[in-house]
Amino acid sequence: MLQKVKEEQRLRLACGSPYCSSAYLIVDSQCCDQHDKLLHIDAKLQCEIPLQETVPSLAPSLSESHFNQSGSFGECSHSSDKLVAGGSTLSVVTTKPDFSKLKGEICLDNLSIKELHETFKATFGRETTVKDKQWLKRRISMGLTNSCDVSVTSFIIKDNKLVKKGNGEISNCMDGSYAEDPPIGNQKDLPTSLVSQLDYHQVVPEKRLENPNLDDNSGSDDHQTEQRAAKRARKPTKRYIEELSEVESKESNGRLMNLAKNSGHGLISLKSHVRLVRNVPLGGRTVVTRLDSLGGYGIQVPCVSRVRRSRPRKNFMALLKFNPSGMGMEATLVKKALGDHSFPLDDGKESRVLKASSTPEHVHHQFIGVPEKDKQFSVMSAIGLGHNTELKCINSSRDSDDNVVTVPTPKGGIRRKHHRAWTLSEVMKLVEGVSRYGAGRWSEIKRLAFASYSYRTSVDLKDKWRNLLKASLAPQDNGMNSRKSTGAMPIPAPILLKVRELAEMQAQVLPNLSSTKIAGSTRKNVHEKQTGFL
DNA sequence: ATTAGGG
DNA sequence: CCCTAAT
Repeated sequence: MLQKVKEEQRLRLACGSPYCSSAYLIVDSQCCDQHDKLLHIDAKLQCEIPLQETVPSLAPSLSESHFNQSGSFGECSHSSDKLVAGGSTLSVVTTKPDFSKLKGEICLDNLSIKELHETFKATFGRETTVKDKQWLKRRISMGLTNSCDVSVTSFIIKDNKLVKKGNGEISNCMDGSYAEDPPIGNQKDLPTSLVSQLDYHQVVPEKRLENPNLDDNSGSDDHQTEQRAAKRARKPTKRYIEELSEVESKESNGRLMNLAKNSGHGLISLKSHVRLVRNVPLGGRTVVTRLDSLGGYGIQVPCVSRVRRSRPRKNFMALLKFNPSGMGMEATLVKKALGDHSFPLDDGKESRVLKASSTPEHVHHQFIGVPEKDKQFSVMSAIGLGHNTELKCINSSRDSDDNVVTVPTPKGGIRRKHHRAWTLSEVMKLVEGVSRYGAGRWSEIKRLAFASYSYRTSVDLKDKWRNLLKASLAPQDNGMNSRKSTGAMPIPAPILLKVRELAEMQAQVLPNLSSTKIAGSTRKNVHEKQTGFL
């Protein structure tokens, strides 16, 4: 019975979500299985509205097709009517004004490169040195929308138009739902999915591999290159390559990244035209290049093979269990590749690293959570039945990806090592999750909204929400000052606003369980609260 | 196992 | 983030 109350509450919350426009709110809880669909439509509407403003002629066909595609409203056809009706009115449907505004600000405005960098950092949680505005914008929009196709169609093909929203292209259309729309005026005969690679890689010089100091190369010759950028594509910086391959492997569910895991074994299984070639390393690093045969040319494109995302842990354990010696060999290989150096522990916390006995159990513990990226070598000296008893676990300074870097504690537990900055898209996901499922249902949110982020435990979500709440209540201070001090971009005001709204309505709804159960007036109350804030 | 709250 | 108590 308590269960039932809870569930009812949940439904109420879900339907009372601010993402529902007032029109949607009429949908009663029995239709809640439709609710998700409604939300999706909602999201699409977000995208269409701006289009209607800029490209009126396109809008009808677009929205039409979308409704058709998403179809299958089944029994709840009446609600779909409401949706369409609502769709014609801007004021009614714009249920996520904050987010769309945010997107507009971040993606469309003519931000300076510096600003783009900041946005980039906020989005991906790390710095970039790439100076190419276009690239930055594309990457940021991908990060914000968690979609890669978007960029390919909108940014690359229409690259002349993307800069200005006045030109009527992409504008707010950052939503992945448009990825499949036939690109207008696509004159290239290449598959669109490949254009992005060509764009940057076509002219990749062989020289690429000779140059040892790639890292911030972009800084120095960017000026010149940017000048003639129109004519000739710039050679990708190492950073670009890294980030590109990261996004690729992040966004595409195994599209072409079926890379073998683990540093030593960069074996790749390939699809169609793309072939990976292993080159011998520069400066101790293993460089994997991808041989693209596009348009008949065989172009070697350096890339960083990315490891499959998400929890290798179990497999890892299993692997170790069943074939420990294999691991030993691999570790040896890596060790050899690194020139048998032993690395200094870089952090005070490192002192917690075990001086482990050679018990296999301990070895296993050591492996837990060690990132298996080929660029970041985790060196285990003496794994396989060796005589060395001292294990060292090295994590390279920058941990990206979801391989959670953990450090074994003396007590046998493991603790995550670094803070992983929350990216903007993560925050947005969190907020959306809370609005759907309600604050407190962290495991639900984690399962449904954060399925792709294997790090971020439900506890993390909870903590972050707590922080967001705190931030939303605190006075919004001057952006520049805090940005300088924090380093991380402050949570955009609209999001904080949303957080506060959510918090407030949940505070209203949750506490009085008994009263919510009784009345039919409850919904009305919720509704009023809702519209009051929207 | 999940959640809330303090550290 | 981590840890712990409570459910």
